[in-house]
Amino acid sequence: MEKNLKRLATMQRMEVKGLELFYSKGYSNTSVDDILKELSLSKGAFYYHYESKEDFFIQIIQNLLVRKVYSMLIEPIEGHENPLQLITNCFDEALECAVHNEMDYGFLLSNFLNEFNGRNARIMAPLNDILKVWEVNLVSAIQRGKFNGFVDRHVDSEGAAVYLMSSFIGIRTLMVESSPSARKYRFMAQLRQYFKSIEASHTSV
Amino acid sequence: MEKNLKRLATMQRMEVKGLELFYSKGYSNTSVDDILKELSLSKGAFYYHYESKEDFFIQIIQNLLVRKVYSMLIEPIEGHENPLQLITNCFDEALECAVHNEMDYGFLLSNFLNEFNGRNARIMAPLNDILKVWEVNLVSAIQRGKFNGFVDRHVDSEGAAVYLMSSFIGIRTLMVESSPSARKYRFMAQLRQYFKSIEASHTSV
DNA sequence: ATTGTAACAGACCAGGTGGTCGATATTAAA
DNA sequence: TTTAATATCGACCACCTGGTCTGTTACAAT
Repeated sequence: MEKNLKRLATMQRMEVKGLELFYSKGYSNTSVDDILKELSLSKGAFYYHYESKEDFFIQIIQNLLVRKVYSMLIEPIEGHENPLQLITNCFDEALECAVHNEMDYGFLLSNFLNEFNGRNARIMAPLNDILKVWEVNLVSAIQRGKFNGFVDRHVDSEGAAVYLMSSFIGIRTLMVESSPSARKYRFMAQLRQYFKSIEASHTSV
Repeated sequence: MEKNLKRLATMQRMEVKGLELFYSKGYSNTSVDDILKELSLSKGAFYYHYESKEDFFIQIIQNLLVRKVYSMLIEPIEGHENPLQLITNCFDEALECAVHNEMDYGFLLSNFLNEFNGRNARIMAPLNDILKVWEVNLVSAIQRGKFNGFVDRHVDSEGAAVYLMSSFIGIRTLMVESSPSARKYRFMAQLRQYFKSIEASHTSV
């Protein structure tokens, strides 16, 4: 049973390093050799564990990317408090994390989305799955908010979710190059403004 | 004087086709030969006019991309009417255009932004220039709106601009693969919601 | 110790990449 | 018609890419 422990260990090493390089240089600008070189491994090792580069990347998505997005954007908004507050805190933390990361290349998920959008259906499938989970989670958070009297009942939950996802993806793109901190601050202020407009009206309480 | 007319003609052909392929396949997944093949031109022709592939791409940005973004996102919001209405119409039209384009790969500018963000300073420079022009234009439109009584005076123009850019970039990414039309509709509804929250309050009139 | 298999090494390959370079075609001026 | 600059051709190069394959190690079971 412990025999495939080594197997999983090297696979983990390859996938972690792979994600790191794919993120920083892009998928097609990162060669299999690039990854192997940094790990002092050989082609033989790689193609013993994976059928192809594409297959390898799909494994990375399902093993690593899913969890990252989950812990960064989904788990933090699962709670019974005001969902608008949860989302605000969640976005704030995620953006703050990006600000402090001096080697920031944007939002992991959306970078890959952009690279494969309309170009590679096999890779897009698991990426879209992640997107869907995120969306569903946002929708249910907002609906919870309606039920608990935090969010105006007339608000379209799906619409708000799409709007939130859009703005997050976009701000992460805009934060990479110029004045990330300032842009984060401005973004968060407008997000609160938007939230104010969809929260349950105070007069009706 | 008309001697360099032929020169400009073939350069135009190469750049137009280049942009088309760079957009649909990405910069690094498009080879110079790909472009040349479609135009029945040879390497010699290409490297007679351009120093390198990178140089070629920068020319494309400055000659074609700038104009496209300008006519699509900047020019339509230059007017003396309600800027929030102008921006709404502008976004609506841009998104509608994407919905009807069966070969949509996302927002031209943001695709390249994503591909080169933090990776290629020479290419990022002209891309950031375009971004800046867009931002400045949005800011001044909103300020105009404040002056003319359409937008609440307490609104942070820079913040609103960043927020608008973010959401637009994001929605274009989300519209590529799944149900673009539905997402566009939801997005526009929430955009109007946000605009309602920053327009000049009716009570103060 | 022997065996068998899982894990890895690394030479190798075919195809593609950006880019070079001398030969050639086109064309406007002399 | 000659000339000379402009514009284009296409063979060529060094290098890199994903992927294959044969061989070698490490190690658990017998």
